[in-house]
Amino acid sequence: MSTTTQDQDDLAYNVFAKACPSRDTLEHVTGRWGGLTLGALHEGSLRFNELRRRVDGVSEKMLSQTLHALERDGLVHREAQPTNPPRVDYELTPLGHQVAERLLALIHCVEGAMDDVLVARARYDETRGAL
Amino acid sequence: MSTTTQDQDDLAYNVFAKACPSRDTLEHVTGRWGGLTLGALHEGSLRFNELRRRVDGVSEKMLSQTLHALERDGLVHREAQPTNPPRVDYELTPLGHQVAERLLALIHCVEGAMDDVLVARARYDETRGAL
DNA sequence: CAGCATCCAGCTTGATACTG
DNA sequence: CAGTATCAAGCTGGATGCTG
Repeated sequence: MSTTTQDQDDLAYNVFAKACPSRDTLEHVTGRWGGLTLGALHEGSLRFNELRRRVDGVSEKMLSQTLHALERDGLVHREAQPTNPPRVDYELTPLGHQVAERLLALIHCVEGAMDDVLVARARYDETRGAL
Repeated sequence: MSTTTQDQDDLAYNVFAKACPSRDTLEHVTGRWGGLTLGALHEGSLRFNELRRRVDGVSEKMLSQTLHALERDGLVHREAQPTNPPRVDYELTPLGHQVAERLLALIHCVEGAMDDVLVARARYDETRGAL
């Protein structure tokens, strides 16, 4: 496994490969709601509906689905208390924090670059938008 | 703009808000093909079809679309030479490199954690998969 | 409160064919 | 080579209604 590989990567897992499971996880993490969910949980554990309010625009279904995916991947821990009314807290696992930190770095990078992005968009639209 | 904000962020742009343009850019970056495209271009400029081979599974249409979005956001520079046959090179802008670096950090973090993720999945499926 | 099941509209995507 | 145009299919995601 050393002579025929592309120079992409030497790791055992390679997102660039279509069939690599890491691509799935990356999509859970970077997906529409995954990233925001991890970001919200990075500051501390939250209950289901708290999370729902925090992540502006997410539906019950999507949040539930996202949470399951992240829990399955071992990034989020679900703590259910058999009380009445039920109370369920979600929090990041250590692994989840690792990932969330990188993700937040990316998010802040993008947020910080938005002024430039907006300028670039305006220029692009001006040049090509007309045609 | 200091007393009424949620404690989410003090920045001008906030991905957590549904209507913030940064969410769009983040989605271009983390989207299904955006991330892989940025990752591929981070190592150097590539032509359209080189990119297509590099990003396993992307269709002509999706790559084209992705490239346009990234170019519009000012993350990718498109260099077309009016030769015959045509030759077009794509490369990251300085801003694109900034973003790509954070993204790669995330990708490598996820790739490196895949063993743990797979274990977590197995446990999850074992516990709940049966029901 | 926490969540699942279902239905359905609409957006995303991939195949295919065509252009410069 | 480097794309664009078009169309059908499939997945995504929201609304609703119900359970424990």
